[in-house]
Amino acid sequence: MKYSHKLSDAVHILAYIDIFQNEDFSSKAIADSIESNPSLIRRLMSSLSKAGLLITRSGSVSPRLSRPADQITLLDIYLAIDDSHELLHVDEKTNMNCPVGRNIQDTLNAAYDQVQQAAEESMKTIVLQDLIEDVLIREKNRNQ
Amino acid sequence: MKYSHKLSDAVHILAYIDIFQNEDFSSKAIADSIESNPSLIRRLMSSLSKAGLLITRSGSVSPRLSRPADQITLLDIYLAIDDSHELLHVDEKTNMNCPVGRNIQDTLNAAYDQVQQAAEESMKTIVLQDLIEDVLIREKNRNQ
DNA sequence: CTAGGTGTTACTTTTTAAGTAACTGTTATT
DNA sequence: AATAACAGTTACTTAAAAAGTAACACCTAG
Repeated sequence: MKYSHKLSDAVHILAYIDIFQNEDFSSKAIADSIESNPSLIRRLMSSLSKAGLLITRSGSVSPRLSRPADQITLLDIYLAIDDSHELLHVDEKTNMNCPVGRNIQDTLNAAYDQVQQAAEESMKTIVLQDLIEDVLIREKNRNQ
Repeated sequence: MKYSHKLSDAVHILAYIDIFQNEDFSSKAIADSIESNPSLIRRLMSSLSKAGLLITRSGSVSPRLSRPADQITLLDIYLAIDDSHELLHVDEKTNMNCPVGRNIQDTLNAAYDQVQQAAEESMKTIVLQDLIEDVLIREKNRNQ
């Protein structure tokens, strides 16, 4: 998942919606906070909504979390916006005429699965509520 | 680290060298097994060598592991070929005029560090020797 | 001394993801 | 009902990243 910051933006959206209760939640306003563009925000929100994390209405500016922020984990968000679910990637083009080339893919897939599991377990322990509180604490510290 | 398979290729190289003792270890021969090209192999081998995992000689076809395969972990290899050491990535362009935008980066970096730690701990438990044995077992099963 | 290899750098191509635009259909408001 | 604004979606463009390739200086073994 090199270079992609979709997960970061998705967390940003959810945190934004939870923090600024009853403010402007148009895709335009959120895009402004992320310094991105509304269309991209709408796509991410669509993924979050399909994954059941966000409740939206089609022509209406009224997104809200589908459940309390302490019941949404980083893993939930990751699974919502990433469809490969692979942090590491096997080289799918190896020489099948070589004993190593024709077996290494399966070997590595098994190994990478294990690493993936560990990463996902860790994501599961990180809750949106914690992230939001961390943002608020950092903001408070700035103002002192 | 989407799409990148440098780690996979690096493991492939090391496994290849350990399995085929005293055979042709020219970058051309190894490239043939990976179905890649010699220059790329030489670059990866250079990284592995700089990280102290591989011993090479400049004009000579004589690469060998610097220590036994059971003393080389997947983490060693990962650290050797990846210099960002980040499986997840923060969006570095957020709006500093927004309370969320100006703090979320630090918040996410801390969270991602935790996930990275978990992934690396898992990589540490996977040893090159295990991967090689797995390849050989798979090959043996094919021939039955 | 020469043929063939390594190590390295620069460059090109391919792939991926972000960014953008456009359009349909829904909602809220008057 | 009309309309203005927005969500949801698709298609397309641009930018970024990684793989692939070529070239070359230097080293080594025969």
